[in-house]
Amino acid sequence: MGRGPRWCHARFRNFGYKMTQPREIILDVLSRTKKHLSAEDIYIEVYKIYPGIGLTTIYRTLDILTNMEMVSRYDFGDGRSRYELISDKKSEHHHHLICLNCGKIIDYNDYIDEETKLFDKLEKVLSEKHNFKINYHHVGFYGLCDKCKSTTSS
Amino acid sequence: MGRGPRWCHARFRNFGYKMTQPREIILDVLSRTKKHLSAEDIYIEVYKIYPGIGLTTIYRTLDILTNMEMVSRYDFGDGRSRYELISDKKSEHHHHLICLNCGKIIDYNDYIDEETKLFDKLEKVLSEKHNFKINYHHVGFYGLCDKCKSTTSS
DNA sequence: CTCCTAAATGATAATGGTTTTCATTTTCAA
DNA sequence: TTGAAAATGAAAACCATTATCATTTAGGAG
Ligand SMILES: [Mn+2]
Ligand SMILES: [Mn+2]
Ligand SMILES: [Zn+2]
Ligand SMILES: [Zn+2]
Repeated sequence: MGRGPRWCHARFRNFGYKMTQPREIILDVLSRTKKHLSAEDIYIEVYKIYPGIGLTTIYRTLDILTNMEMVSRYDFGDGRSRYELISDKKSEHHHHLICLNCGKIIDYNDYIDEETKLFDKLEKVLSEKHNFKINYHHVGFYGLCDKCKSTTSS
Repeated sequence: MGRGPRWCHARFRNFGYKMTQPREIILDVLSRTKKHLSAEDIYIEVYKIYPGIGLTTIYRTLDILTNMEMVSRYDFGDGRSRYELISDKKSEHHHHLICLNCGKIIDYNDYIDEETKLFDKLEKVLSEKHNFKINYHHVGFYGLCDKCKSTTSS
């Protein structure tokens, strides 16, 4: 059930894309972290093992992966997009807590079952009522993290 | 219970800000629409009744209003932030359906009570577990709208 | 395996939303 | 009315992302 290079190769082909070394390495970098990396973060990581890489390719690949829905793109409000590999394991589905002060992100999946249940119902109701094909949803709670709660002067 | 200029004046003062004509007009523009306006959209509207306005002031005021949590800032993926006045009427709380193809936004509040109930519980659990002060949450369903569902070739 | 062509890449320049700067104007409390 | 602090707007700077285009690569046909 893992996502080896072979699995990805097939998947890329199904979407009419070729599998390339940069794409494989980008996926590898994404799969080795739990962080929410920016395009430049990814560039820096890929560069370490493939110094020929260009930032443009990072952006293009992330676009493709986002459209293939293998990657989620987020805007947490710090002026750059952040990316995260979508797990195929349902148990790893999660939502986010975002600190408005320092940008810290926490993944949580407490009560995720209840959320999922409600969202399944909602997606059904909403897609019928508004004639909408729903592909995915994003949920974020914004506030102040542990540290910033005590630190912030404001 | 409305938000007249008097109410806003006081509110601004409470946050240590002065009430000014540009700020009043920006709030007025926001309160007269149900759309999700970009900074430039707002600039264009304000300009009609106050041609001295500068785009910079729009951005600065939106920042303040966002921090005061009178306005929500969204990124729906079209490359610019979009803003919406937060209603004081609880019944007008809503979440979003976002079309990935044409950018159409639908406000919905079907089942919003159930969502609210779940989110209240979640906010309690999460803030305790992660020592997080939660100020607000954003929920968005992404997919294809009525028109784009039939139109899109992909 | 070798060729061939469409697709992918990367260096570079361009784009465009947002922020910074700074001289001028406005607010509002004394 | 007055003065200091805050707010404003024109202009320049910033910087994440996208477009361009010459070169390279992937991968199927033969
Ligand atoms: Mn995450
Ligand atoms: Mn809305
Ligand atoms: Zn923080
Ligand atoms: Zn649409």
